[in-house]
Amino acid sequence: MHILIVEDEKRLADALSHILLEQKYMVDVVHDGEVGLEYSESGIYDCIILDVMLPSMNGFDICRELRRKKITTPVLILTAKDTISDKVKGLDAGADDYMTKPFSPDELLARLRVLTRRRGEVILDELKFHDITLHIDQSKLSCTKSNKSIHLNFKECEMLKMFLSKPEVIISKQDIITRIWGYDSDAVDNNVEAYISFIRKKLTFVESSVEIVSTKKLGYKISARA
Amino acid sequence: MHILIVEDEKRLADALSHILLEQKYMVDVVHDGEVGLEYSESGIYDCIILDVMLPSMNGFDICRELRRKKITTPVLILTAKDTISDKVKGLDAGADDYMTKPFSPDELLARLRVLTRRRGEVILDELKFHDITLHIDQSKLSCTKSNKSIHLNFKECEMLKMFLSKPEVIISKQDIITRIWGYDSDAVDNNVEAYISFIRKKLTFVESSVEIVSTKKLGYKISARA
DNA sequence: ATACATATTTAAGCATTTTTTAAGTATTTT
DNA sequence: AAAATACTTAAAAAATGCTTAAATATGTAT
Repeated sequence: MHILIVEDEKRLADALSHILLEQKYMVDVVHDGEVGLEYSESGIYDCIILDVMLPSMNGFDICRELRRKKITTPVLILTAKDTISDKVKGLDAGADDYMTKPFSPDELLARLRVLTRRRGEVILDELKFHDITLHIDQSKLSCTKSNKSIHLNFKECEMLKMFLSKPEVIISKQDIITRIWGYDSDAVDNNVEAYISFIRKKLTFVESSVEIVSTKKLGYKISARA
Repeated sequence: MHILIVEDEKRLADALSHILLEQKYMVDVVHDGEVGLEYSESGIYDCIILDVMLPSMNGFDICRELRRKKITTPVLILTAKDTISDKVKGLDAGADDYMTKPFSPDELLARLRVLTRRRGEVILDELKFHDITLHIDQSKLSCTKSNKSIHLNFKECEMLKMFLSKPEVIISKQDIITRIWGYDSDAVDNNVEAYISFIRKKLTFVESSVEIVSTKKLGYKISARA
């Protein structure tokens, strides 16, 4: 489960991510509204926790914009304002739930469980690209051409998922680190390089025509050989 | 079957849970309205018994809130008020049934049977998968290949039931904890691991070709050896 | 109430897999 | 050619999972 927190109060954001990390969620944090929207649009999250008051773009607008773009990731709005009109505003904007500060960790976790469970079933558990299929639910990569398949470990799977959800798009090492190791990790580029190497070996093993191409200084993309 | 009782009169709550426990239901009791809502939202219950008069949030509101959140767990409203207007209010709020105090245990059980059956799922007393059969009503596991059978205790049985109702699907430890130990339990992963180990031993004892496979970080699934 | 049986939890040690690290090699850019 | 960047790999470290025995808890029968 991957949660995005869009919250500019650093102390609160820290507390939130701690609570979630303890429960084995993967957590990304951003402190700015527009950046939050950008991350949200990636569609990779299982839930987005949005503060209302944010620099550059408020939570309601982020939510509305997401829904306009048909991104249905569950949104939990987080705010100090607990007036009825604000609740209505949040739900009208397309939020799925609403929580007022201060809140208890347990309440947060309960609401999150509700939001993510509902989706749990809908979330696709396969990603296809040319001759390969990534079976997310089983951490397995298979290739139609050779009929071979191979097990991926957690990080390999997450990384391949990133590439396959944006085929042919270059993704930077830093983005990969942020998403898979977490925004405050001290992973270095070589960590990514090592995993890219592992994944390439497995792509070769299943005899796929799909490859991970690197572009110096920019990053990697997934693409199919001619 | 897992029932949630939201009732602040401790004597009544106690009596209710006794009646239900005797019938082998799993029972959780909470005494406060908001807490009741939180528990209800977990979605793990097969039925929720709601008192109307409660601290912090009344039964009608809990019910309405649940329905707003698309949680369809059957709700049985329990109250001393037996006026027509209250009945209407309860059903309007999305309750499935309504019972006035005092009531007989038998009536309660009858209504509960109706509510828990209605959910479409046929209540099975056997689950089969390849060469094994789980006799739920007898807490017994048998294997056609060897003709051996062995008794399972409650948690082993519940856990195997989970796997057999979703064959080949990976189920996370957290889901197992939530369903078997309860939503607010403090069971840890190792509890699940221990039971998995017990079940595996019994599968081996009956000489089944069925096995429980683990996938790191994701969970377990049941599957048949080639 | 007591003893007995069964079920559940806990904790420790071991096994396995995943992840990190780091060093050497290869490739591209300047 | 030098410098920077990327690749691969072995092996060390860390995390995760497995198993078991012992400790608790719960239920049942005397």
